[in-house]
Amino acid sequence: MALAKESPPASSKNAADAEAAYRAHTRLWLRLLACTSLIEGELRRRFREEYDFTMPRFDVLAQLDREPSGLVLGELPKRLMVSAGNLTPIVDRLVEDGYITRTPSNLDRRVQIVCMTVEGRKTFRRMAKSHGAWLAELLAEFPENRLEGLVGTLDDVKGAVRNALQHRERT
Amino acid sequence: MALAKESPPASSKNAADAEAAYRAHTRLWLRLLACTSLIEGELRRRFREEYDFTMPRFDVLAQLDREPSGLVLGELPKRLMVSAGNLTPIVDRLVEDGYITRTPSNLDRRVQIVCMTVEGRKTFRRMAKSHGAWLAELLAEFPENRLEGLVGTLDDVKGAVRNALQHRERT
DNA sequence: TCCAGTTATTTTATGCCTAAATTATTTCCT
DNA sequence: AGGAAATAATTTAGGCATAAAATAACTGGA
Repeated sequence: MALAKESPPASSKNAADAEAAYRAHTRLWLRLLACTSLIEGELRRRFREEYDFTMPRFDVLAQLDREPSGLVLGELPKRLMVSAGNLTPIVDRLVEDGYITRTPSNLDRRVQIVCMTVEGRKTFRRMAKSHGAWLAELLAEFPENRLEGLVGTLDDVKGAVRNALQHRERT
Repeated sequence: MALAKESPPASSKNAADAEAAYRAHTRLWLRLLACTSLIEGELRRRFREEYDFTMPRFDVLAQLDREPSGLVLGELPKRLMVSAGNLTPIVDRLVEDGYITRTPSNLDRRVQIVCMTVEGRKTFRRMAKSHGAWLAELLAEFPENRLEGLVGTLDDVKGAVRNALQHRERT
């Protein structure tokens, strides 16, 4: 009599089961969102207060810091996972402020190369150090020996979502 | 000879150690952000395509769905962790579209009560079901038996960050 | 050659988000 | 009772985000 309850065939998964699965996944999503929002809000606030800077601007500099010879402009939207149109005014302002340069390519006049200036690199390093310290401070209470495990688990989540998206794309 | 390496006194933690800790915390932050951005972007896209709706609007309805007798307007910014000024136009539009009502309190004319309409509740339920199904689809590849553990770990992260923020607030 | 299609970037329209200033109302103190 | 401080909500200014349309430059085939 307990058989049906203990191991129902997959095809008989009913509405209640689906609801329970939805709730479990939704709970995970809400936790992810809460953690990210909490940290992001505080980082935003500190960037603003300490450096009068924004996170998207910092993110652009972080990408360029790893590319001493500069980066094709079109690479930025891909790496930062934002739309291209969004980046235009951000890059504009970083150029105006002297943190980066934007030079058209000679081979293909559609393409532009963005590159951090010496001044930009100096400013970025200073902010990056604070950024690391802020995160360490915010996460201080979370045991360090659990960090690696959580990062690995989040990599699994990321991989799962990526695959789900790719699967959908091909459809 | 191994002693100094294995257990340095806390006071002798040097710059290299601090750098390593920063990197570990930064890695966690980048993973959190990547997971959240991936999922959020896809949810946003689907809300838009399927219902011509946005996530902030959905979030407001989700709060009101749990409060049959309505909610004081000022509760929304707290629960949704957004600024009050941000909510005004969102609530405006939800009222215009007939999903919610906003009525001034008789006891305190500064206060407004927001409440979901019958039509709003119907629409919300439909969207909430999709929302759950989308999440289940996106996370399908992540083993279900690891969900609970990850939620617990994220709760720990959230608690740690909250405490760090509170601690700073009191200073 | 020329022109149809592709690619890189910007522009436009719309909405979300915050911080800070403002308005309207209530409360509390003397 | 009268005015200062507190509270609820909105407005303003500035920036970030997307999608979709427009612009400009390149490529490849008839």
